[in-house]
Amino acid sequence: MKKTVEEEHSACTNILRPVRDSLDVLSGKWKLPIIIALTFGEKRFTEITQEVHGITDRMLSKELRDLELNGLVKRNVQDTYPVKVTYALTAHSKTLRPVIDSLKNWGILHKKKLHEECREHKAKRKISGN
Amino acid sequence: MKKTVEEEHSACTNILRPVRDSLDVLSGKWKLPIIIALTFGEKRFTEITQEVHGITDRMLSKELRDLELNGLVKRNVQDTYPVKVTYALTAHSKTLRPVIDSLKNWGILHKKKLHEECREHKAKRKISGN
DNA sequence: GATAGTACTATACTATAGTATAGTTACTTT
DNA sequence: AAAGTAACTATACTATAGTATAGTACTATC
Repeated sequence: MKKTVEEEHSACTNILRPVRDSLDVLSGKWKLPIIIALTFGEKRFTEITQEVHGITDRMLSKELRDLELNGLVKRNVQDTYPVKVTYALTAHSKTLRPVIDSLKNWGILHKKKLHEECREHKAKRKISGN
Repeated sequence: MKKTVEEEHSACTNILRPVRDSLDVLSGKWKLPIIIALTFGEKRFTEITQEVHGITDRMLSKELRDLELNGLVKRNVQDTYPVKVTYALTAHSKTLRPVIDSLKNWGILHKKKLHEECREHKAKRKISGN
C-alpha cells in the first residue's frame, strides 16, 4: 500500500511539531550541558562553571534563569551564615534522560565515523602513491 | 560507596564530550527538521521548503550544504532534460533515528506538562476566588 | 587590613544565525 | 512570445547568541 502525498505530509508534521517544541526549549550551546552537569546532584554556581567548560558567568546566569522559567531547574537558597545557592534538576528535567543518552550515543558514533573516513583517506593516498 | 569528586567529574565529562560533538553538527533551527523531512524519502529543493514550514531558500541552501559536508545528506543530480536535483538521507544520518524519536517524545511530554500547569493555575484562581 | 571567594549584574562588544527581497539561468508550458 | 517552474545565488539587513572584562555586596581567611 503506497501512502498518498497528504498522508506522508501529515506523518511528517506529526514528528516535526513536537521536535520543534523540544528544540525551542533546549536550543543553544549551554542548556543541555548545564542539565548534564546537574544530573550528578545539585551544584553551586561556581561548581557549574567549573564543570561546564568554557561557559562565562553571564551565560550561566542567563541560562539558569531560562531553565528555571521552563521548570527544568530549581534554585534553592539556603539561608546559612553566608547564603549558599544551589541549583538542582526538577522531576520534569529528569525526563530528558533519553534525549541526553541518544545524543551521547550518536556523538560517539559520529566521531567514530569521522575517524574511519580519516583512515580510508590515508589508505587511498598510500595506494595512489601520493 | 560514595564517589569522589574526581570520579563524578570524569563521569560528567564522559557524557558532556559526545553530547557536544552531536550538538556541534545538529545545532540550529533547521538541520533536524530538514533531516526529518527527508526520512520519508528523497525530496527536491522546493518540496523541502514546502514541508519544512517557514524556512527560506537561502537557509535551506546553506543548511543542505552543511549537512552534505558532514555526510548527513546526499545530493543527487539526475541529468534528465531539465536537471532534477534530489536530496536523500545517507546511511549515517539514518542512525539519528533515536535522537529524533527521543526529542519527539520529550516535546509531547513537555507540552502536556505545560497544559497541566495551565489547568492547575486556573483551578487555584477558582479556589482563591480571583 | 589585604586578599580572596561566592554569586552574581552591568556594559560593551562580536559573531553567527536567521530573514526579506530580488535576481539568475535554463527549460517548459500555454 | 509570455508566463511559469526549478534550483538556486546575491545583497542587505536584523536579531539573538555568545564573549570579554569589570564591578558589586557580602563574608571569610591570612
